[in-house]
Amino acid sequence: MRRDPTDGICPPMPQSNITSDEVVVRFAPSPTGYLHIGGARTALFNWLYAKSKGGKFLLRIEDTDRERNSPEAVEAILDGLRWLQLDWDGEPVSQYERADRHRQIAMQLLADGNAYKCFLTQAELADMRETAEREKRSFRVKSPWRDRDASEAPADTPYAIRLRAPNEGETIIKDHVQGKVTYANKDLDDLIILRSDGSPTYNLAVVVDDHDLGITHVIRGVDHLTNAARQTQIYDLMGWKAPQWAHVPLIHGPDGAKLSKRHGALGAEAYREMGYLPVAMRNYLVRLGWSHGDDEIISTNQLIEWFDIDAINKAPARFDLQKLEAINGHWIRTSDDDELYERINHLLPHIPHGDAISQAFSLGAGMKLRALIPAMKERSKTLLDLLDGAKFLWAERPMAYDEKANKLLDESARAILGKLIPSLQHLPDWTPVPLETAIREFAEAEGLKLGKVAQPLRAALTGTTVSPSIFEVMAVLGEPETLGRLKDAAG
RNA sequence: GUCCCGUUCGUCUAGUGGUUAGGACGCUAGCCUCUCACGCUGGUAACACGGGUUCGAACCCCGUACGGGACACCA
Repeated sequence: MRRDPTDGICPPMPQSNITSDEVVVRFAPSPTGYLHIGGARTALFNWLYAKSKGGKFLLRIEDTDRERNSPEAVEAILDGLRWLQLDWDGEPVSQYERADRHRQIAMQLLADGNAYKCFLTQAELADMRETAEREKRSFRVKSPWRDRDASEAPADTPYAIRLRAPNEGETIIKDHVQGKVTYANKDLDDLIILRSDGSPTYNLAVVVDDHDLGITHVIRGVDHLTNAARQTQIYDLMGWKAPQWAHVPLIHGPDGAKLSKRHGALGAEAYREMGYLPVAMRNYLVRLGWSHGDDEIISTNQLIEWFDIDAINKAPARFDLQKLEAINGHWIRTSDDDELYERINHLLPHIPHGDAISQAFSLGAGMKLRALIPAMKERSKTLLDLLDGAKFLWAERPMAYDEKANKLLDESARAILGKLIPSLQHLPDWTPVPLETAIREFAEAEGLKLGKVAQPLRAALTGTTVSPSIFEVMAVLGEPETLGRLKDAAG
């Protein structure tokens, strides 16, 4: 597939000096569904940061929750990333497969006295929670086992392992987006790092994996901000260096509330099927919370050159489909014709009536569409728009007229077409210029404004009142089909 | 409820003590024109509120309101 020349993947990079340490970031989705729009932006931010720093962009699948995970979801996420052209380094890491390593660290924490066995049962926990609620206190687990010896526990009782987090002082997050955020340690409870069934929990797994993978910057949604505090405690207790943080705001729906499906919380593949271009998605998504002066249309090369996590806003942005469309329209207009044609062909299997269109393509409509792309891309916001606006190319006679076309083709309009036909019949060359000349001469001879001829022509040929230049339409349609449709209309 | 974070045109944003508060999308008037788009030229519309600090606040401080996020043996 051809690539837009302004949209290359390997830009000249302003190498940023000082640190010799390579930047390593990761995108760590949990495979419970498709790659939604917020995840796509998080991935994009990570990818851009890695590219801009000449670092690595890793993928880690957080699949420790066996119940909610599926291989299909993993594939959907990878597929979405591939479509967006966010290529990752190396093989995706499965968090689940690293469980032994996580357990090993949990045991080390335990051995060092930085964690303890907690024999609290689910029922006891529920009780504590209820009491707290009744007394209108905030609930924080205070496990009695923090200071009790495990030998006091009844034999054969299952236990979880909790982190012995500091009770006093503060845990401070220095965040590239959120600034300095301080949590009082008393507000953070002793989190469970190993469940009673021996499986590691998320916060432990994340820390161990990020450490082992050499992650230098964690860029993720703000919904993880408090996790950053808890994870910091684990780093501290392990004597590991915590990564740099960047917690980006969430994307909201048009009403300011959480993004819901009807608002655009769709999977990446849904946008592909609506006819959006990856370059446009990247352009739009990055501008949700990040900007570079007044620049609106930004090629991926420029993005890589300009992107910086320190410039990300803290306030959440609302998803606006109209702006996405506008940006997509721009990228369609400036895209290479062959690339667009290629993308449309790849799109067909995934859209309604795509098979029929595909078949029509192989019977000749494909070449016609390809010929009309330069004209069509000027007036399309999405690839679906483009396809829809060109569907008259593979329509079969007699044409179905839409309401406006039908109204336009009144008796006098049909009469005009009837008169026009002869002057089209012996053209030396069925191309736009001679066609235009012939039609303009006809209009002049008849004392008609060009529009009086062009609009009925358009209605007769396309069945609608909207299309590219009618002369181009005639040329692409070809002489026999054009005259046939005109005769149908003239009656 | 507790803890964190936020608030500039309808939306995305620029702006870091002195600006006619800028751009983009949208909407709108017009130009171009065979229609629709594109393009071009205009218009519309914002510093949440209240106190400070200062000669001077969108920018600094405090409070209020509103919004968001986090409070699991989920991730």
